[in-house]
Amino acid sequence: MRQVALSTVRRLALYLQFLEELEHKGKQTVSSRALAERGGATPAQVRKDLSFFGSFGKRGIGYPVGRLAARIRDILGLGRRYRVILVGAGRIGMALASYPGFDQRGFDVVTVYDVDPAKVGRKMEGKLVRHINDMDGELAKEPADIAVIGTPAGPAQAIAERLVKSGVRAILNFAPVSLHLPEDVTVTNVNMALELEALSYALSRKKA
Amino acid sequence: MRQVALSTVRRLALYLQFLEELEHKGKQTVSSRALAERGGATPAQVRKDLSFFGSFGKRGIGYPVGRLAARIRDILGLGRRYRVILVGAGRIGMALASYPGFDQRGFDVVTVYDVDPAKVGRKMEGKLVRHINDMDGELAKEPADIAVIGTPAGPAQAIAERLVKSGVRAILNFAPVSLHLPEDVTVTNVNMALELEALSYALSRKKA
DNA sequence: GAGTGTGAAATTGTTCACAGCG
DNA sequence: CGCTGTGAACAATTTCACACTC
Repeated sequence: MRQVALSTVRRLALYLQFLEELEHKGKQTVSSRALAERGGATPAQVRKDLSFFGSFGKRGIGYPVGRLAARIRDILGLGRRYRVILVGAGRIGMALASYPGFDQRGFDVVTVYDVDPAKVGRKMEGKLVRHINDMDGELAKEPADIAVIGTPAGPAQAIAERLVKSGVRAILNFAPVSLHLPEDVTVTNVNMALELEALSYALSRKKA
Repeated sequence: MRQVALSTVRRLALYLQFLEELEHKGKQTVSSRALAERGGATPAQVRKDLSFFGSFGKRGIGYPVGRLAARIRDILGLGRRYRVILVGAGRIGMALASYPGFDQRGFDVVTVYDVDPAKVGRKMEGKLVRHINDMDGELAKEPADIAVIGTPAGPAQAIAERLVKSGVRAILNFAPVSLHLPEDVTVTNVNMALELEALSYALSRKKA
């Protein structure tokens, strides 16, 4: 196992959320067991996850909260701010754009794009909505790190391709399609309908 | 492999989205390759996923679009409607509540609960917001199948426990905590901050 | 004693490859 | 001959178990 698994990275982010709470409470150390409970993992898994990046704990004691949090932030690349653009001023995207944890964690929503003339030029959740035709030009001048796609399924692929051409290398996709992009572009799909359908499946198993 | 993997179920939901498009276009058959392309999988994986539930395809031809879609809807338990309640009338929850695909796929948001007196009694996105204190009593009279938790992290665990006590067996959780619940309750976590942090990680790898 | 760090074992999930049907 | 269905090989991930340190 050379490359660290995505699931490990995701758990790291979960541990960090807990560590920051502990930091806030002034706790000095934390055990793999406590981290596991909160992160929905097992103690062994926590230790293994952390061991990929070095050994931070003290045997018999646990992990130093502050130092571990700092290290995870470093591993996750949270030591800087990211320029985020949002394409599609629909509800899900806007909900995200105004999510406080967003700004707080270093993600700045710099621009919102839409096609709807009724939205363009107006402010939504404090962000000015611009027309999507201007997107490529503006990205050329001021690149973005991350794009959030909140459009319907139809235009999502074409928009993603334009984004990649403009230098975006990470996409959070809410449109219900798998985007087909060069492999140096990281895409994370969040598909609400799919989550509900998975719950539906689980429920239908239970009666059986 | 006795139990079907969650990842298989999720892919099935993805295939279904594509099949419904094809149905709409009047296409009669589809190959595992075409399904794979859209579902972000390999042809072999599509065939394996489907084979857990029977064999629907014709060799040399492919799968019958309509019949396969119907079968997947059946597997996923989408042949009925679900009563969904939403706890926490924040942006993400409300965005979901008014998501058209929601209603369309058989999920009825029957009630929205919140603690904020400024919200209680008002309509948001066409849904009347009720006070969370009334939740348990109302659920006793009219049970819900699925609850969506859109509260902050703090109260989420306590609310989840109340929901379970009231008979809810499936929870879609947007609060950034792992809920600790009896194992006959299915919980799906959607954690936006975590998704962004995973993208941050991926981006920070690329410069290296 | 309490709790980490980590190879080795077990499990789970994916890909291969090919037999067999339409 | 194209494409499914599937056991068997493979790869990835999780869990175990225990040596070791504080």
